[in-house]
Parts: sequence; C-alpha cells; structure tokens
Amino acid sequence: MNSKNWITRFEGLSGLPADIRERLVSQSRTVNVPAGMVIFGPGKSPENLLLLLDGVVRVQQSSENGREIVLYRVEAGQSCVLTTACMLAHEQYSAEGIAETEVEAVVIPRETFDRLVADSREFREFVFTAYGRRITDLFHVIDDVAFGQIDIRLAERLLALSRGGPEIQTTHQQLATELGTAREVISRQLQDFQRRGWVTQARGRITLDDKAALEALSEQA
Amino acid sequence: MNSKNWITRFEGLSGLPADIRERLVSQSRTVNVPAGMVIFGPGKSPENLLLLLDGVVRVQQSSENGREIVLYRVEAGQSCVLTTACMLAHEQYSAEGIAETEVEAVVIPRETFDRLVADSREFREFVFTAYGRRITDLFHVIDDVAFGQIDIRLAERLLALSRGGPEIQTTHQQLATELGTAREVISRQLQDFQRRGWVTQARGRITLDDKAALEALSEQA
DNA sequence: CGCGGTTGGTGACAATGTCACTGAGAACGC
DNA sequence: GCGTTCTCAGTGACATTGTCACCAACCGCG
Repeated sequence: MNSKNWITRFEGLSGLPADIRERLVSQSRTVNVPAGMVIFGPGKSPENLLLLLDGVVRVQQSSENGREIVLYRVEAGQSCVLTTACMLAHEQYSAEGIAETEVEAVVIPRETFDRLVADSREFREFVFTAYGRRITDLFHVIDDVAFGQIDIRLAERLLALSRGGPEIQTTHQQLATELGTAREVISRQLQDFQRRGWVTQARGRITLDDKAALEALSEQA
Repeated sequence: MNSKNWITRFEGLSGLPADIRERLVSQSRTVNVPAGMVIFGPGKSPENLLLLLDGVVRVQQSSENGREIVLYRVEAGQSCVLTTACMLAHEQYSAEGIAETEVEAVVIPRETFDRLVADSREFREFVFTAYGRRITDLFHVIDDVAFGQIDIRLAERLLALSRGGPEIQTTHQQLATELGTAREVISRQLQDFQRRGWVTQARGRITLDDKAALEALSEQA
C-alpha cells in the first residue's frame, strides 16, 4: 500500500475537501501488524485512531472466569472509532482488539484526530456515523446474548464466518468464544447440525453442506 | 429551573470559555417531561442532544418476543450522548429512552451541537468522555448478561435501586426487565433472599433488611 | 359486596451451562 | 518408526436458568 489514495477506500471520507484530505494524509502513517497481535486492551489503551486498509480486527471481551465473547469485527474500510472515546476520555477499555489476520492500517494521532473533528464537518459525520454503527452492533450483541437461542446464533455465525466458501477453519472452542458460551454447548449443537446433514466436521474444520437450511434456521430470529 | 447557570451542574462543561457558554445557553432551551414519557425510540429518532438537569431517563431495549432489558440510566448532570451518534448518523435506534421520573432537561439542537463540537475542544472532550462512560456501561451489561449469575446480578440491582433508603417500590416484572430475564426467575430468587432474611416482600414493594449480606453476595462477581 | 385486572407463587419441563472424564488425532523428539 | 504429549472433540450427570400453564392473593372500583 504505497498509494496516498487510501482515502478513497473509505466511504465516508471521499467527500472531504482537499485541504483536509491533505492533512489526513500528511499527518498520518500506515502500519502493518502481524496476525494475532493484540492492538489494544486492558492496560494498553489505544493512543491513536486506526483506519483499516486491509485485514480484520476482532474486538472481544474477557471475563474473570476466563470466558470470552466477540463484540464485533472491524474490517477493511472501517475504523476503530470506539477506541477514540476511550482515548479521549482517558478511560480504561475493558475490551481488547486483536489482529485476526495480517492488518494494514492508517494511524491517526490523537491530536490530529481532534483537529480534524474540529475543522471538518464531513469528518465529524464520518466519525459519528461509525459510532452509530458500532453502538448498533453492541445493542445487537446484547439482544442476542440476552434473548437469542444458541442454535440460531450458531447458524448465523457459521454463515457469517464462511464468507462464500463452504469451509470454516475453526475449533469448537473458538466458536464458543464467538458466542460467549461454553465449548460443550457448541459441540452438541454441531453434532445436531451434522445429524441433520447440514454440516460435516473434521478436526479444526467445519464444512457447511446445506447453507439454505442454516439460513432458514437463522432467520427464525 | 430558571437560572442560566445550569452549565455549572455539568462537570465537564465548567471549563468552557465564556463565548461558548454563551452560545450554549442562548441556543438551547429547557423542557419538562412527565414521568413515563417515551423520549426516543424505534420510529422516533432523537433530534436533539439532551442534558439532564433533573430526573432520570431509563434506556432499554425490547426484543420481538416481548422481553426487555435495561441498558443504562441517564441521571441529572449527564447527557444522552449515544443518541447523538444516531442522530448524526441518521441511523435507527433500536433502544428506547423513557422518563423514569419527571425530567427537566436542556435541549441542544443538532445544528448547535455540531458547531459546538467544531468550535470547542472542551466541548469535544465532554462529548467523548460521556461516550466513553456509556460504552463502558454497555460492555458491562454484555459481561453481566453473558457470564453473570442471576442471584448476584439481582443483589447488585436491588442495592443500586435502593439508593440509601431500605425500601424499593417495584414489581417482580420490573426487576425482570432490569436484568433481561423472566419474572418467575426473579420471584424465586427473591423468595430465596427472603428465606435467608435478607429482604421482606410486600405487594409492589421490597425491603432490604440485610444490605451487608446482599453486598457480600454482589461482590462475588 | 362482587368483579376484573395486577401481582406473585408453583410445578413440570426445556434449554443452556458446568464439571469431570474419555478418547482420537496431530506434533514432536528420539 | 515409535512413544509422549498436547490439542481437540465427545459424553453423561448434574446445576442453573428460562418457559409454560395455571392458581391464589390482593387491589381498586362500581
């Protein structure tokens, strides 16, 4: 990614006036982060706003007893905005962000971010729109966890993780973390799906044989 | 509330420069809302930022099957910031805000809000700090719902709702809504607490007889 | 007083989570 | 190759929480 035209990759930024674009580009830099790296987390508060050019960042929360739940994912073309609230509020984030793949991102320093918010209505709109989406995501998580049934949630998540291809590389434990439940629960549900011929399992790998059926189930939500 | 000095009631706003304070006061107005009124919700997106002078707004989410859960409360001296993300993002809020008591609030129009964010670093800090708190609240809700045990959560909530006095005016159904669970679950837990001598129940009313015990339980979290 | 709506109690059962343990593959060193 | 060790998955027993159907006590009101 050597181009200065990364701005065009962000829907909400394309309308920025030239001088603001100039500042965005000149006062930021791009970084590459290896897969698996913890980008921010408890005790490691984010000092910058990240705009993802490539890769995926998974944001999850851990509880004391060791269980975890995935809150949302930040994908290429999106930004880690929620961290800005924490970085400007100097507050401790209880969630952590992990590079799920190799990640390439634009780093905008706190100070630059603040000035852009001050100087550009379009940038403000970009930021608050991104906030709105994330907050909606969080509401959805709460709804799911509080009221959703596991089989439906699992079907949904399998489809979301499959992304076109029919095969998913994952363990039961990882799926349990996705949904904030226990591994055994996932194992049983997957066996149920397998009995019905909807999926095939192998060690560390799940094949979706009947996506239509999974979709039908997930739409009962 | 006839005073123009409501600004002093907001921690984060006291540092605003004189001209900004002037604009805040002149371009806003105060409203009084009766208890029980729905301030915003699905199909009724908020058009303004609210700063609460007095009273409490309860923000909750409802699912299709009729169950509900309380997300957080906005109290005097706080603001309904999360609505700003939705109002600027033109996005549909799935949560609703209800005046839990009579409410007196300052109304800041969208346009004024946007300009204040642009022109004042202190105001930006105020806004993002408020965001940070709310988001932390949401994380806490997710943690609770996903991993918390009911008895502990109920004890916590009883203490939070009691606010000094030992008595709470509420029904089992309302408590169920607080925690996103079913009435029967609350009924059983309260009976358990009663058997242990921690609370006394009457129709629509609960007395906390042994707060220490409830606190001990809630701190097992 | 009787009536209807609200509130709370209860038992049976379903769904999910917890615990303890087993066995099957994969990875590694020798 | 061969065993050792670790990760991953399967299982039964049980605890907790949620669902359903129903009843009883209480309240306000005509």
